[in-house]
Amino acid sequence: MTSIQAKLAAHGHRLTKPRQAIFTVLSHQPQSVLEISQKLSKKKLQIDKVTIYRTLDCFVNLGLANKTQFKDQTFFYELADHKHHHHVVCEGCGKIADIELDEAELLQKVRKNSPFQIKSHHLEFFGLCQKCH
Amino acid sequence: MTSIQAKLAAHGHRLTKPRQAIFTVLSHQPQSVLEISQKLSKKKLQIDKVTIYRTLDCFVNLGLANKTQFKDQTFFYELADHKHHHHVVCEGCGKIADIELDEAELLQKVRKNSPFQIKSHHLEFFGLCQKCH
DNA sequence: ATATTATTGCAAATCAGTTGCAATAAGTCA
DNA sequence: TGACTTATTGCAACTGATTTGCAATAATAT
Repeated sequence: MTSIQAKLAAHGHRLTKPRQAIFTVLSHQPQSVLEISQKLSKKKLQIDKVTIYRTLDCFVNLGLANKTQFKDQTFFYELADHKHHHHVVCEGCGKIADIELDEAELLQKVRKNSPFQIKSHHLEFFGLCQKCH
Repeated sequence: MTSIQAKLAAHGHRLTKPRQAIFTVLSHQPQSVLEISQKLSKKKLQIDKVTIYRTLDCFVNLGLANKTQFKDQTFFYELADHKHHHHVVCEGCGKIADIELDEAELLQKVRKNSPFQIKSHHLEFFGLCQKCH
């Protein structure tokens, strides 16, 4: 609580009930706003989806959450990890797993070959999990 | 013409004027449906956006085009390349450049570390082009 | 406690993409 | 060539995800 409290305060933002609730529901699994909303409902915490969107946006700006995208037009949010990582999405059942990867080499290569100053990248994998395979 | 014609025919599809027109407008630069539509308008070829969507879908299925996504909810289409490649998007001006990359190692690592059977991946870079930098 | 102002929730809008269906036009075959 | 079959088109209307405007509400500072 305190850490999120502090980060919010540092940016002139307030720690509200909806924000606390949404924070508790976040996990290291990327989740859509719909999924987050459903989790909240199960906990008898009814929060408008607009508030969820705005709160997640705020969390992303403060570095508390990450926003990802897979193959559709839906954004997914997860707790910001200490560790930079990527995901594999099962195209059978939708299951998502983390992939840790040392990309230093890769980035070095890219930086060497591109005239762009590279700031960030998106990398996601798709396939079949053990069950679906 | 003949190659697209042949591919279409092989799948029981027809080569129509809209399809020819859309094909001529595709390039190796990823373009949104809106951009494609505007290019067509400039050439006095008015084609409904629904037709553009369906045609691009068809092209993607036949391996004539690729569908990509960057940071928003919009899909981008480009001519299917002989060469598998990725992109860098300039966050200043939107310019997109290709990045060629030997990912064999990377994929090998991932395959070794993940229990998933990996079928495909998305990899895009973001940064600033020379002008915007 | 009060004032200030960030935040919430509702309704309505927007944006990208999809679906249903009747009208049209490729390709086929006599 | 001309009739026929059926893929394809275009319109209208719809969906799903996200955003915006605004008045009501609730955190924080004084």
